[in-house]
Amino acid sequence: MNDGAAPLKGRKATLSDVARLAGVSVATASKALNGRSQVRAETRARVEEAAEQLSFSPNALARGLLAGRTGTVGLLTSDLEGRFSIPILMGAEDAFGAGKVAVFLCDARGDSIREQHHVRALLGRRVDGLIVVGSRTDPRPSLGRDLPVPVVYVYAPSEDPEDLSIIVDNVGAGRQAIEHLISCGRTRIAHISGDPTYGASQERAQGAREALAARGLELIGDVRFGSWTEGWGRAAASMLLAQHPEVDAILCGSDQVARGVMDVLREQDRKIPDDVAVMGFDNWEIFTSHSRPPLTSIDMNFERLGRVAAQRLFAAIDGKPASGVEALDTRVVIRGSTAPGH
Amino acid sequence: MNDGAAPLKGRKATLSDVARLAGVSVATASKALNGRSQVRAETRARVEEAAEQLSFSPNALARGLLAGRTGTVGLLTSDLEGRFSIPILMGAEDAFGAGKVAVFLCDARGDSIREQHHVRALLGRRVDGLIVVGSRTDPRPSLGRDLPVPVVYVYAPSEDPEDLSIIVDNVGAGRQAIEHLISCGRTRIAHISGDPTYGASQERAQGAREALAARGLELIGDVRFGSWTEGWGRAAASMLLAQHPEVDAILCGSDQVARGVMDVLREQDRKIPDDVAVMGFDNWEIFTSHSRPPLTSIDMNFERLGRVAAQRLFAAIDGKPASGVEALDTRVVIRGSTAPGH
DNA sequence: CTGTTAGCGCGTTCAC
DNA sequence: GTGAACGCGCTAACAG
Repeated sequence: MNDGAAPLKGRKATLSDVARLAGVSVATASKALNGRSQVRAETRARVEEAAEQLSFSPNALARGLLAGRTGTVGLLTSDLEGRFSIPILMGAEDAFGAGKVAVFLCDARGDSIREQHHVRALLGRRVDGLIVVGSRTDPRPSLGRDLPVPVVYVYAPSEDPEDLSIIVDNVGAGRQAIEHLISCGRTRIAHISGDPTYGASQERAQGAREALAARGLELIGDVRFGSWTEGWGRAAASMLLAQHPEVDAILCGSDQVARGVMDVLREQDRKIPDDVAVMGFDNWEIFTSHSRPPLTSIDMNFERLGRVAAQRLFAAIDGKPASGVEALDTRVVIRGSTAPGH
Repeated sequence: MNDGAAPLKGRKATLSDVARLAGVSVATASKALNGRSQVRAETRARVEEAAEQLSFSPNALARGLLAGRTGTVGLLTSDLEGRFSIPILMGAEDAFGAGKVAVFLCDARGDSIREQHHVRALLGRRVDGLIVVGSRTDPRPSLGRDLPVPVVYVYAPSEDPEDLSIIVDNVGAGRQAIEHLISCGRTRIAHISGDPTYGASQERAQGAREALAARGLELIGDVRFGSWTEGWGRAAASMLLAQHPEVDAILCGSDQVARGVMDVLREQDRKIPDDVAVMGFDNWEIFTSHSRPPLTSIDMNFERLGRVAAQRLFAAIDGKPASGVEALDTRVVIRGSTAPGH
């Protein structure tokens, strides 16, 4: 209907429009705009002015058709909250550098059919590579080996060791947490975790036990698994305090669990951190910064995860593929729940 | 370096590969795969089988080059948390229908330079349209009238009335909230809000006053503005209870503020909702579902916002543009903080 | 019904 | 230095 007679100003200028306005051929215009040296400075200036005047932006499609690369990568996520995807996306954008690469974000909502569908859509748009972000740390099915572009798995590794996966070192995270609590002078440490079917909770617990064992210590009572909720944190803390009133630190499986734990401590008049120190995992600002006191937590460095994934993907696109699992370390963010005054 | 010698299986099958394998011309193959009627069933089957065998996926770039449309829209956001963008993205994907349209998500991080940059990147990739999501409800600068594609502004309206904006009816939201509290039998209602420089807080307050006035009531004390944090909720609640112990309901500017308010109420042994009912805005699950009791809140219907935006954008792409501001209504989600047993 | 031709917008040889 | 010609993968016209 409105194809030819488009009245809009900025319709879409093509390279030949620019060339015509500058009085040169399309080839010359192309060279001029792409900074090739085979063109006189004066001519180049004329072309550039014409391009500016028409607010010309090169058609990346046509360019990609020719070059085989589109300067576009797909980011496939299953993370409804955007808790992981957004920081990872930002890290990836940073690593790719402004303007060079654009990122397609698709949310599969944990549905493998939808995921297959998005993969096809992205491949059809000729993305140069794929980043797959999982919502839990357990291995997930591979997209397959016969894809026409490189794939990097992030947070959730691929089940196929031939794929490249970038994950968080959750065992190390558990170790880090305990080491921090010990360096705060705590020795009677309990661990209230989340859903036991998550690899993350098992790994963090393992790291915690290792770090304690290295000092000849062990956890007060067993690890208490439950769910990743404040409600579980409250319930578990009540039981813990009844059974082991001597506890002087509680490591929590997530910041949300920690919030529940802190509520119970306050209600039972245990001072945080003087009587009992509390720590969480994930460093989710909305939970850690506004609690009383602010919550010490282990940050998963999602932005860095995204940056590294982008770098690896870039290398693979350039013909330097990698495989295996690369685990990145975490970072303790100290706040008032373990260190007074922070 | 690895251009010609790509060893990967699924490199990239082109339509002519399919045609050759099926023993037909590319044109016939195209017709067969696109379901045109001008092809014999047997031939079609042969082509489809060949396409399957080569796991052929049509090059959307080449197709878009010809059609002028790419089946791609850009979603430009400034929302670092993904709190709005993700649900809006999901709504848009739903409305566009699976497979027809893909969505590019770019995060401008509130930086207008980065935003301009992303706009150019998206336009260069020939998106068919743009959805711009703001992080607050105040009007934002227009992207300009001379863009080659339609634009729909979501949540934050454009300053230019010629643009089309889809927003949340925050005045109505404030009214809804008060009406719910009144229907729960409350009459001595206070309002603890967030940052007063946000349009949302002013509008919600206005709606609240209107609904009260309609019943011949008014707020207990002035609206208490502060920040969108639990900390402010705690501070404001303490002051409120000291000055107006008779209060029987507190409407909070956000779920986070409400969490702070509820903490103080519990510490002062005011039963929720029996003594004091509490409500929030935004219906942010992680806050509303796990508080004690679960928090009644006003849901902003972000998915619907995304769906409507996608529909309007689709219409505009089809040559049926619209302009002005379209306000969508909100929805009360009732939980235990206002209705016992919920 | 099927094949041939042309062209979408661009970059890259080559000749001039 | 500059321009004409070709091709990337695909679809819309026509021919056959």
